[in-house]
Amino acid sequence: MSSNEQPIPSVWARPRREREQPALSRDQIVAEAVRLLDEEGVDALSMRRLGSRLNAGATSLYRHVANKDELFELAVDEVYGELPLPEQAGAAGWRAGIEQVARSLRATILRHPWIAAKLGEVGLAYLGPNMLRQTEHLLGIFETGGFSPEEADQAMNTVVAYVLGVSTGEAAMLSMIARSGQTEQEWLERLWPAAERAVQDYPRLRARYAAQRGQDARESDQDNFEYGLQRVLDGLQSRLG
Amino acid sequence: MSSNEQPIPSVWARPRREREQPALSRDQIVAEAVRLLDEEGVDALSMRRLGSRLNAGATSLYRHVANKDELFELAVDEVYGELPLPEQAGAAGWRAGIEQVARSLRATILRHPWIAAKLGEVGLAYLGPNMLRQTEHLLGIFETGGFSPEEADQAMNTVVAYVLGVSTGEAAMLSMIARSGQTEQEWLERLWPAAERAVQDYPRLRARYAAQRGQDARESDQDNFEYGLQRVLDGLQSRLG
DNA sequence: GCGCATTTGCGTACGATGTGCGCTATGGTA
DNA sequence: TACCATAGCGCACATCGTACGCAAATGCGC
Repeated sequence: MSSNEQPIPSVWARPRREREQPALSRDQIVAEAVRLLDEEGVDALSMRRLGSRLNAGATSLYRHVANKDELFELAVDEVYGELPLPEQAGAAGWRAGIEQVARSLRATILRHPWIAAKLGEVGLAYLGPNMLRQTEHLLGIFETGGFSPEEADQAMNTVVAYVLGVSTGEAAMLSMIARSGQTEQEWLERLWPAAERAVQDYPRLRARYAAQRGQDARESDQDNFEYGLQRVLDGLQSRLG
Repeated sequence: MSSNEQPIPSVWARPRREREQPALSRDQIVAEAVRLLDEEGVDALSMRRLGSRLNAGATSLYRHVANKDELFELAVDEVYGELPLPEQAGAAGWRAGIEQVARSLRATILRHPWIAAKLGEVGLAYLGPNMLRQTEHLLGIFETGGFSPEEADQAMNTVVAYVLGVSTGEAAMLSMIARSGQTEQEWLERLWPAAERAVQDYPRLRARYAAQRGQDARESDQDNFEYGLQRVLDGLQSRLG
């Protein structure tokens, strides 16, 4: 009985896991994290779950990412990378350019609702390259539109704050619905009675809820967004006249 | 050796914890939660820690609060309760009234920075009484200012989105500084070199950072907030003809 | 081709977390 | 006095982030 013939604790029985996958890379980890977050929400992202989606152990990820917070920073910037950089419009077109950026920023947040919560935790302290690129570009649009560098900065902050504020509210709603596992219709219908009861003592809120009953929520969100965006841009435009 | 003289496992050694404190109440729990959150940030709130601050076990809290999320809902509404309800201004004064609400909303968020993260998670789905009261009041200001009920709703959403957007960014920064255990000065000085390196390839961002160097951050945050607020209100005012 | 140094993956383990369950004591009511 | 609803709590469980150290794999200088 040489050790070669021992079937159990032998070289041949040893795991022999060669690296089939071309290993693990930071980009791959971040991309999979974004996918997981989109599919299952922010609470579903644990290092173990992410690891097993990549056929890897949980702690393997730490070779490429310092910790979970850093992973989120990277994921946020990855999403920022989806934003198109609209071509620099001429002086007449600053407003159209900003509108376009505002709309695609909102759309991106709604496509990845978890990002709202993360931006709420970290704000603008992220220094990710995609975010910086986008910021630089926005400043450029305002400056070529006629704003001084200082005011371009303030104008940009105003628009971005507005868009993030609106989109955060919408995204939070989407996240809650997704977490509930129901359709948007079901969820709204389950919440509605409680909401109506809660606003009973407030005439204006009652009227508001009554008016919204049966309306398509997504459509009126969109309308509200556009209304506010136009007001913000009106206010900025009047500074140029 | 009668069992009376046994000092260890006897009736007298038994804990004998009478209820000195008038027990535990939901209000008390929420108030202490807000205090803990203010002092130590959102990560420091665990049911065990909150319990021990109230001389109670962790699971005792569950008699008064369904779960941790509900506790946060209550805490958020508790903070909303701090907002003053400004007296309803006349038709000429809608703008001043909104300004006042906007400023106190921002101030409240900065006093309780953790609330920004929570609002980012839940948005406007909170139906807390204080939040409802405040919303009703805001709608009233816009309506008496001359906005139709529908447009008052949109106008309010716009202002609130802007204020939340700005304040969320500021609050996130404050939370990060607090978590780092450093003073704001120290923290900024530690971050600055990395930031300057990151923006090197972007001329406008580089100029912006250069201009901000040495400025008082809180003061320029305040200026930015006021700038944007005035633009938003300008845009709304122009709708009144 | 070979030997060594560095990098990568992972098994194990630790402390902390949210919370379900069932026991016990308390205080009010009949 | 007997009873019962309720508040508080100890215990337990599953899950989490992540520190540590070993083993395989890879890259590098010869």
